[in-house]
Amino acid sequence: MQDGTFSTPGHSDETAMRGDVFAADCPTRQLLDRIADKWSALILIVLGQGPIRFNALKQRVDGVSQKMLSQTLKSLERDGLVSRSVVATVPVTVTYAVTPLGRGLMASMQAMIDWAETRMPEVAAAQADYDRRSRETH
Amino acid sequence: MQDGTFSTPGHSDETAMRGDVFAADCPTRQLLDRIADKWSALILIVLGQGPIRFNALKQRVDGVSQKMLSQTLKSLERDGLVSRSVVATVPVTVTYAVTPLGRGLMASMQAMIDWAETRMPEVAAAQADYDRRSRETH
DNA sequence: CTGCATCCGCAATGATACTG
DNA sequence: CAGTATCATTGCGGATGCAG
Repeated sequence: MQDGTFSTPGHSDETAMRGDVFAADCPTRQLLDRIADKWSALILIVLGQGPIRFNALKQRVDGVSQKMLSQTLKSLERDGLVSRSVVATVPVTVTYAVTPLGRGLMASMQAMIDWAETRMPEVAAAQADYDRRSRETH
Repeated sequence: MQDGTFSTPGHSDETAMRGDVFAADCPTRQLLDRIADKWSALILIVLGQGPIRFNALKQRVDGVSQKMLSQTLKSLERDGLVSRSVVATVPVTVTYAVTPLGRGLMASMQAMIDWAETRMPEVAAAQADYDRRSRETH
C-alpha cells in the first residue's frame, strides 16, 4: 500500500524524496487532515505540559466530549504521537503523554496557538472591518 | 461582544492579557477552529508562494471543491489573513495573496507541513505497529 | 475511573447546475 | 474566469448506557 504517491513529483522538484501534501492521495495529506482537526492541537499542547490522565485532560480541553477525546487520543496514539500507559491500580489508571515524535509536531502547534492568542485583536479588527463593508451593500 | 472571555485567567497566569484557546467560548478558540481545518493550511501555503488566481489555486490544492475553496478563502479574507483584488478585465480577474498578518500564521503552518512531509515514514511505521498489535487480540 | 458501543440530529462537504 | 445556488449525502460530534 501507499506505493506510488509518496514523493510524487509535480509542483516542486527541490529535494524530492518526501511527501507532497498537495496531492490528494498522498499519505502525507491524510496525516495532515488528521492532525489539523478541531481537537488534536489542543490535546497535544496540554499533553506537552506533562503526562496527564483522561479526565484531567478532559477538563483542560474545555468543551471536548468524552467521545471525541477518546477518539482523537486513539488516532494520535496510532500515529505514534502520543503514548498511553495503563497502571493496574484498583480502579485502573491511564496516563497519556507525548512521544518524542509527537514533540516535533507539538512545537509547530504551539507556534500556531501562540499566534492565535496574540494576534486575535488584529483578526477581530479585520473581521469587524469586513463585516462593516459587507453591510454597506458595497 | 466578546467582552469576558478574552484573557480569561484560569490555567496559567504567566503573562495574562492574551486569549486562552483552552476556554471553549474564547474568540481565540473559534479562530483556531477556523484555521485548523482541512484546507486553510494548504491554501495559505500556496498563497505564500506568491499571488495567485482562483482556478490556478484550485489546481494546486488538489482535491478541493470550488465551494470549499471559495468558502475558505472568504473566511481567511474576513480574518484579514488573505487579500482579494479584482481587476476588471473582460472576463474578470481575481487574485489572492497573503497579507502581512497572514504571513505570521503561514510560518507555523509551513512548519507543520514540513513536519508531516518529513516524518511520514515514522508515522507510517507507528501505524503499522499499532495495527499489528491490535490484530493480536492483545 | 476509563472508555467503548449505539443511536441520532445537524452541520459540513461534495457534485452539479447556473449566473455576472 | 470566478464564483453563487441548490440538493444529496456523509460523518462529526453529543447523549446515553454499559463494560472492564
